[in-house]
Amino acid sequence: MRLATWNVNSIRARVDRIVSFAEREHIDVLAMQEIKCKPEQFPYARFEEAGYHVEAHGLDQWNGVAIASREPLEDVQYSFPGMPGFKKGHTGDDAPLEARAISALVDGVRVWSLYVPNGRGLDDPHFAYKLRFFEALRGYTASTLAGDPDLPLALVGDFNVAPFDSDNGDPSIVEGVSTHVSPAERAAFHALEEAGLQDVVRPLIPTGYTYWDYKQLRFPRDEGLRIDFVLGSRAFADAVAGASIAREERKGDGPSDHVPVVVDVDLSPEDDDVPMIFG
DNA sequence: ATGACGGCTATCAGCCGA
Repeated sequence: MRLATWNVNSIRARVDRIVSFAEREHIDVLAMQEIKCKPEQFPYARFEEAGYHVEAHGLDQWNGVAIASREPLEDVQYSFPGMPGFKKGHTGDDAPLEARAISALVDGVRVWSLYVPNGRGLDDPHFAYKLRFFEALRGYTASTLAGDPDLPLALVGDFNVAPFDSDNGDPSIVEGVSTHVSPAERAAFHALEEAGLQDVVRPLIPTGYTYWDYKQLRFPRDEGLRIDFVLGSRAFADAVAGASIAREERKGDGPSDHVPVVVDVDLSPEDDDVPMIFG
């Protein structure tokens, strides 16, 4: 299985680019974030013409997540158990959920397409929401893997945290001032690793960014952030055979500000069309 | 060249993003 995650920054604004990429790169499963539309506005036909099934979760023009897959998407779930909500004027429990998580079972893999809240500012209520979101993700992961330690589980998407100093090449993002690089956010991200997930791309691609701001020539200067990840359980991680960051997708006309992160996973030996040769 | 932000809508202004 070839799995990719991509914060597309509006599916309607660049559906041609996105479907072309998926076809050209032979992507089997494409997890998208920031589709910025409701399901009824999603350009399903373009994906179906290319041989993909799509499940989309969107409530308005903000956020929105989707998964496209060549194989059928089973047991689709919107939002993960314990996921917090957010709305100005609301506190904690009574806030409505946003469209930041969608999941499906594909070829036996439990895939989550996730768009972690931005945080907006270190003192903003959105920042506390971001930390609550991470803590709920950690809890979901821990309880899921406790019940099924061998589950191939993949949490993929825009985590909005640059976990290491080397993941931040944007001079406007400064520790102590900015979101994405604070100790609290980094600890919240690393807690997912303690819960049984690992970044399956990092060992294969130690450096490189996945996002560059549209402003200030950030891409030509290569002043980006590494904030898009594929986190996998042991069973998933053990099956990862390759990875790439599709930097070319930041070029040309009308790019997203994020690029796809791709992993090759070899989980289904029964799908091999070449017989095993023993001896 | 990878070139100075770009989506969205309650649209021509303001919000959001990282």
